[in-house]
Amino acid sequence: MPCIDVHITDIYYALMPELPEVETVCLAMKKTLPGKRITSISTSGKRLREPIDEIRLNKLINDKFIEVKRRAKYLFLHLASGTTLLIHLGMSGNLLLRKSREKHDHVIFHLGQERPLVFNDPRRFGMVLVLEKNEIHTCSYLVNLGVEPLTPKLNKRYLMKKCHGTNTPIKNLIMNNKVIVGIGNIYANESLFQAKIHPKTPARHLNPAEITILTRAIKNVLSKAVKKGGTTINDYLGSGEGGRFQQKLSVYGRNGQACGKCSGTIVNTRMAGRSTFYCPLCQRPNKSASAEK
DNA sequence: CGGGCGGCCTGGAGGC
DNA sequence: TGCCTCCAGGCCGCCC
Repeated sequence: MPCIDVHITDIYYALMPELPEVETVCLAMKKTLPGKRITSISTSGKRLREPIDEIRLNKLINDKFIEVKRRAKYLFLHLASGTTLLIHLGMSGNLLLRKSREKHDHVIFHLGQERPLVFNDPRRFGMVLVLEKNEIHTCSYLVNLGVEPLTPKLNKRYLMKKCHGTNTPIKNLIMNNKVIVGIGNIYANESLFQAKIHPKTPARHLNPAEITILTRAIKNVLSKAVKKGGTTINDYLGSGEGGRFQQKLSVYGRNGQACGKCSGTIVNTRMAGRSTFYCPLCQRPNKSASAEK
């Protein structure tokens, strides 16, 4: 398959963690955090997507991590007291264990003699929230989340229901967190390319066969990326350098370049304020869509 | 009511 | 070389 290999550190704008990278961080934290006790906490004092609640944060001193989970692109660090740290990496965040201090370290959980747990985020689109036990079920960020793409909850029947009767372009629909979680701009583009569906296709124009193919494409693209991410877990646990997964990108960032599947050239357009890449030959507007215009 | 888009933020790239 | 502008993204919230 003539895809290009792009090392994610080579493209600054591809640094943003999508679901596979959050999953990778989650797996790394699952292996290392449980049992560790917070001895002190320091912060940069800078505002993330929400201001850091220092008072709540400081109550976590002497608390102990017991469990790590992921839902959508959120990480849940559960503590023995019943409190949960809710962490979102935004588009440039990282959560890792390292001794050294670096620029853009915003929250540092010191863990006694162990390497501290560091939340680093240059662009500060990330989030560190302290949730009391009962707040998890009412947290506005969590209540309306859609299905996890890598579970059976994302299936043909579900996607058909969501596509029914809406003119929303299919790309916007699959990026909508209330429908499917964890699909950012890169994987939305890549999934639609693999499914040979034009990103602007109104969702209601997709036929059942196309929806089946798209469902498979989303799962395929994401699970491959998770596997790639999984191979570099040790980097996350180690230096904090690198550790970004390698990903084969067929269309994202490749405008003007040759399509790997046909003689077409990848184009770039904008949808809902986002760069949208596709092959105009592989991904033709479907008949019902163009017939209406 | 649903969809589009502004705003939050930094730093890399490209233009002058 | 240095400054200035543009652009990238997730996601909430506002507005039409």
